[in-house]
Amino acid sequence: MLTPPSDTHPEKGVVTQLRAYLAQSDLAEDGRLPPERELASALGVSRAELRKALDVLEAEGQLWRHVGKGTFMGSRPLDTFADIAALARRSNPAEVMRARIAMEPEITRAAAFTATPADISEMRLCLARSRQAETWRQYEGWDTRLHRTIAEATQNSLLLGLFDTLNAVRRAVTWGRLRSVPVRPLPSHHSFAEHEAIVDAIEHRDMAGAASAMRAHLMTVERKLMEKQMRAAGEG
Amino acid sequence: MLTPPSDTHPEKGVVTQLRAYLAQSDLAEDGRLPPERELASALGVSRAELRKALDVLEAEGQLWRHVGKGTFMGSRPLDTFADIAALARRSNPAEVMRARIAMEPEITRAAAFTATPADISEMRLCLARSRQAETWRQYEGWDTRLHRTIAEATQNSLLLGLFDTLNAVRRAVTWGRLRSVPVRPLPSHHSFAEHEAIVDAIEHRDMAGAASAMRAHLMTVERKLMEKQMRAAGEG
DNA sequence: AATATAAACCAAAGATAAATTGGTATCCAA
DNA sequence: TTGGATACCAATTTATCTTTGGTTTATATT
Repeated sequence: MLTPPSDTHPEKGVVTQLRAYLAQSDLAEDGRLPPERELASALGVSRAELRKALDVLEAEGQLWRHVGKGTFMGSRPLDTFADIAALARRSNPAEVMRARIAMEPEITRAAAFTATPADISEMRLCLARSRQAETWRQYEGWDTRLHRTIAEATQNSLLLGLFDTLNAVRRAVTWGRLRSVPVRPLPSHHSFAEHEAIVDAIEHRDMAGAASAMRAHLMTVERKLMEKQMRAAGEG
Repeated sequence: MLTPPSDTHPEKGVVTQLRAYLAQSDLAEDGRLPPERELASALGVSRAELRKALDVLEAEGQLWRHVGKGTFMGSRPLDTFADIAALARRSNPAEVMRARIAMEPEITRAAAFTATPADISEMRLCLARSRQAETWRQYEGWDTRLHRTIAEATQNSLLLGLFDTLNAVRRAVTWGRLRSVPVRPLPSHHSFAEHEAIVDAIEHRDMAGAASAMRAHLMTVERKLMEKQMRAAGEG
């Protein structure tokens, strides 16, 4: 306790010096401040010392840092992983199904209110083509198109965009053994009747009915998927 | 009509030659076929002639092309405008509100099933802070965080990603005169009680109640927005 | 005159290399 | 032991080059 306070705690001085700098200097639009090396020499302190001061301000929540990006004023922006690939990497089939069950019934409800006759006739076309499908791959194509036509029928580009994102993640997610074998879908396939019920409800402007029909359909899909998973686990 | 048919319509021959090539050659996983310059020399025809044949197949929908990418078999993938900026450009406040009303109640329903006590206490924190907000900007911050905490509570990274996308578009969309003036929100602000009802329902694991409380809240927000629009139109 | 061919050029998209930046370890001196 | 300078690392961005479908132009060819 012999040395003067101003010298025993020089880093505090750096903190106040840094605060003054940030207060007077008008930063860029994104609040980015100069790289550590520049700032250190500009303030006439060592980089290590500057970093200590930055640590303090970061702990206070006044700024945030990221390697390769830089140091920024304000609070860290919420990391919105809107990237399809990143989403697919973090997600899994169960999450995809729960998300579909949450989103698509409400999209269907909205579509029942806004669908045009042209939309509905395209849905019917998809239904017919999916019945005639020779391969499972063809069936999947018409099934996907039916669901997207319903999303288009909402006349809401934002809902359509969200649906597309969900769909892209669904395609990108790793399904492993859950994938179906490439045999032709049987006429008794559960989806046929369920799809028809959905389109019927949309055509009758039955919003509640359309939503619940879509929900029932997706829950059946989820159940079939889980049953398949159980069988696969039993075999292995 | 003096020249033999096989010479007067050489491009038809190229089309069939191309069809044969596509049938026998097994393309890459993504259905991409070699660049035009290679393919032309491989088939022994000029690039212009090959392009005519490709035009035919493209018109038939057998393949699709894109500058810088290449030429691909099959139907063009649906252009998924997952890009935030593009979505915001095509959308508008009305669409954003309808999308929120479609999505967020179902997210809330899921959250009521999966939320942890930690999630719920964070929601309560957001509620308290939003009540203490000194400025409208601060209130918005806590309001946004409350809604995102609910989305996080679903424990579904895909649903959270979709919510983030929706939220990003909401921030990016041009609201024009609908934007609120920066005065302090009054204690009687409708959102306070509505937010509380939502969190209460989540805490009691009342899925239906949570969904309907969120729906009621968002519909109030939408109604207030439209009323404001009406007043603005009357003034102008 | 009409058409095909070759070459050159363009803009979009992808692939690769180089530079930047926050984070960390090491060595030296006070 | 502490502080400072240096070197190095991995994440990220930026710049550069290459590839690719689309277009134009000049030149043969018939």
